[in-house]
Amino acid sequence: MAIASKDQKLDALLSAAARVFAERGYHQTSMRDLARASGVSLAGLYYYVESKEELLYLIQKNNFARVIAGMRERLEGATDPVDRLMRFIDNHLDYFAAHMAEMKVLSHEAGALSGEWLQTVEEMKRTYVRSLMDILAGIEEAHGPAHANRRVAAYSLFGMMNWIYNWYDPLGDLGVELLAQNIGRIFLGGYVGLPVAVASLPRTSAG
Amino acid sequence: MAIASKDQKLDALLSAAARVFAERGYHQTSMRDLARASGVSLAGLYYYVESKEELLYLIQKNNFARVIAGMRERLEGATDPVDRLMRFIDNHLDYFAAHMAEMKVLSHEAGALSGEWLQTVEEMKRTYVRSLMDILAGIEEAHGPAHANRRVAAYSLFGMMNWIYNWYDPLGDLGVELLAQNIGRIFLGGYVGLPVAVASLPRTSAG
DNA sequence: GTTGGGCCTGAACGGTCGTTCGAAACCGCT
DNA sequence: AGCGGTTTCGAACGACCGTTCAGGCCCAAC
Repeated sequence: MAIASKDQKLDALLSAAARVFAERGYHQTSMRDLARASGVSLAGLYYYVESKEELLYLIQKNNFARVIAGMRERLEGATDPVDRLMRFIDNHLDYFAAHMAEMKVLSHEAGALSGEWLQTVEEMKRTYVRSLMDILAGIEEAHGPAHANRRVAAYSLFGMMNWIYNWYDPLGDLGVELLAQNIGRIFLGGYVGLPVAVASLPRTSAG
Repeated sequence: MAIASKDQKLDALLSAAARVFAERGYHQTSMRDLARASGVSLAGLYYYVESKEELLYLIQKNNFARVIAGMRERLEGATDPVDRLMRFIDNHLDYFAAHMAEMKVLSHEAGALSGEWLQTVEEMKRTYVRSLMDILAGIEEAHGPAHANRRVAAYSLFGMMNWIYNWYDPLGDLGVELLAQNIGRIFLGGYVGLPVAVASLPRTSAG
């Protein structure tokens, strides 16, 4: 009666772990907490994972990979630089809002990894930052010199987007679409002085 | 030979603790680490402080109080709303850049406090956020409807500013003045579509 | 019905944690 | 020299940590 495969159980474990990590923080969470939250015995956790740190690593790696994959998908075929930026923001915030716990763990526990695991995640981070910087370069090329340093702009945008785990409630009055619209407007208006019409905020019609 | 008073020694302890907390994180730091970093014995720490959590509390409270005091000072007499906002940003980033360790601890370890101590710090946070929201309201009054939700705008600005502990090096090529200018431009340009001239960025001539 | 591997567990290990406590060291004062 | 308060310390306490290990359960394969 192998209703759930090992991979599926690992996914459930990662999901439960992300929830607890997001609530209590990585270091504050004990393996006993995770055992309780996932319904497995303490020792049982080690059948799926070799250490507490690997749990954190898998959460960060898997979710970051999905963010990057989503970005590539949404950017495919889009050529207008401003459109590309809005899609980038859209993808980031959509995923963030749909996986608040995981993304809080990714944003907030960045310094808790070490060794090769840390390097892997940091390499993904570099890739992702470079993608945004390239988009910004495209915008400058199309709309003239920016009003702010490109690096500052990129990290400011990440700051706006990643900070939301401190205040945003995905189930509250403010929908993700509106949030992305607002952040997109603030950024684009300030970076190159472009007023962003609602029309230039593409929404995927399905999915 | 009481060259340093108890208060001065406590300040030095808080400073050392902030440095280690910023480096390793609050929960990852042991009292033995702090003893080593401050040159006091493990037991000696408890002469100055009643618990590890009080250390974190004092770091957060003291520095937040200084940020708020600096804000009030810089806002005094300034009536133009845009000018007030730039002063707010200026003060925040100046203090942040000059006290990176403490501010990283304040931004990153917000959830590590509990009880009355947590409530005190959160009350300061509410006060501070309200100050920014009031400034934003003033800007809207003077320059017409904003391009983004006020609450989103406020937290976006905090996101831009507080995120810097993840990437900004106060000793690097980019000075704080330029950083504040850039962030101010991005935010103001996007929030109300105002291009911010360099002239509207006041610098305190001394201090 | 026995075997064997995938899945899971209770119990324990060595280590580190925050905190405490009694006493020592040091101080200005008489 | 001797007192009283402040400051500092070594050593220990109980709790909890991440991890391990020997073994038990379950079920498909023979």
